[in-house]
Amino acid sequence: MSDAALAAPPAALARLAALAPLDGEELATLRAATKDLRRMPARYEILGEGEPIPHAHILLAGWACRTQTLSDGRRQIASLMLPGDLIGMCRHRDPVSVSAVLALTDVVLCRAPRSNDGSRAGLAEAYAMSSALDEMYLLRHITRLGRLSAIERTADFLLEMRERLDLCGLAAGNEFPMPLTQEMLADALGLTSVHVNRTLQALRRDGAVTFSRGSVTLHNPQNLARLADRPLTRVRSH
Amino acid sequence: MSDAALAAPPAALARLAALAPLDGEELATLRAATKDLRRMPARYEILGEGEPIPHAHILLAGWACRTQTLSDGRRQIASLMLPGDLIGMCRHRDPVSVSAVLALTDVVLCRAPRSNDGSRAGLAEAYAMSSALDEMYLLRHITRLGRLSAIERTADFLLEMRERLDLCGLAAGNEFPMPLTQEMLADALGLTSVHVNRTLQALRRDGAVTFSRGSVTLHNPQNLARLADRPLTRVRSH
DNA sequence: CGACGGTTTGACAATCATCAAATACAGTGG
DNA sequence: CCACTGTATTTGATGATTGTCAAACCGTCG
Repeated sequence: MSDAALAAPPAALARLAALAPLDGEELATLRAATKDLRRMPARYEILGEGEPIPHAHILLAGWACRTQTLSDGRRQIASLMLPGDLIGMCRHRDPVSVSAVLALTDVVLCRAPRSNDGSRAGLAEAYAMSSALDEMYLLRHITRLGRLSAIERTADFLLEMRERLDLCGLAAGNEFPMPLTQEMLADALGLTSVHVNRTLQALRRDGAVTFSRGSVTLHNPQNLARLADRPLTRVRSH
Repeated sequence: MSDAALAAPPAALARLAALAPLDGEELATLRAATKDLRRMPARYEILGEGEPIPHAHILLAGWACRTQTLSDGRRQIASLMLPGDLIGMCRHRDPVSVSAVLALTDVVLCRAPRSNDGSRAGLAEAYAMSSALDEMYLLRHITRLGRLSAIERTADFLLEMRERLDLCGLAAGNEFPMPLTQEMLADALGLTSVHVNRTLQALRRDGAVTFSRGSVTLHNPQNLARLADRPLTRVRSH
């Protein structure tokens, strides 16, 4: 287990609180939920494909993903889950997981408190906002895979990671953690790991990014945004 | 306006009714909603990207899509909407469209009745099921774009269309309407229209599909399913 | 040291895009 | 009924992007 996975995780809850105003009872309920932590190591399958979803969870620390695997071994990461994201939040009966959910790093989860009480309207709103964001990221991912070149995909992906990690307070300006191996990146970006390697080299050669000790730094987000044809979101100054 | 777009559309509502048991009041509410139809011609922009969503709608007839456009003109169809599908169904305040919604054929819409009354639990369940299905199609689309070859993508896509059109009663066994031009298919499949053309030729040469008057027939769904590495869903015999 | 997972490199092949032009098709007005 | 127009499909030639395979390298951990 990494240090991050063991640390107390208040920051992840800040994301939900930022998505909708939560009252005292709701905040207390969330904090109470974090008393019952579940830790899983990297590579742990949190949910199997086609498996019923017993309860929604909040990812408190670490990275996870939703992944589909073809019978010949090809894999696609459909979405990434970062601290503060919800896992398995469904509103219909008998929810079943459409894709496997996999821990990419060591992770810490807790149960997501129910919101369908009539009270807890703020929590319901935060969950709704979170799933609306999730859907937005899915749509962007589709455009990324369908219409962007390898270098554009990579730039676009890095910008999205910065944006999302900033939402949960884990980005320090233009630097943020990047625990994914090049093979995981390849599975997310619809490329091979060899090609990801060459694409990252190109970005480094251009001085656009540097990697060190599990972190990336974007040296010119404007350039990357232009390259990826993506509007640049402001991040908190640092 | 096509004949289909002008005809009365009871079939589209059958999809929602099939997703969850609806009581008499809910069915009556749905039928009442179809008294106030909205027709749009092909190419009409039903929702602009970034535009607030005033009200959710049900697509009663025709095909629409969610599309994102890059500044250099590249376009990606992120999802298709078929009769019975919901458009702009959001649960959080001030919903804003993440992507443009475009009519691909002439379409007929009506407002989607609200379900958040406490009563109308069946309708809420049907809406929840529908958006769960939507999410499933998005995830599959991601895997399609990220990991399948052109011919696999096309086969997989055709199978999904058959499955979904069967859900709303518009597939006749292995034959179903296919109003998309090859350019629209290209925008959905992340290919160029030239390559779509050659891919379809290959499928026809193999005797896998035939096209005629805006319809496709799949001659060997098992083969296509194997090609696309997709489990074959049973369709109603015909 | 040795083993292991991750990164990097090179040579080569396959897939898919690009560009430009020809053909087919449907609707429209004479 | 026929030319006319615009859109959709088809074809060919060529090139760029990305994948494949195999091996070397590198750092970490036991």
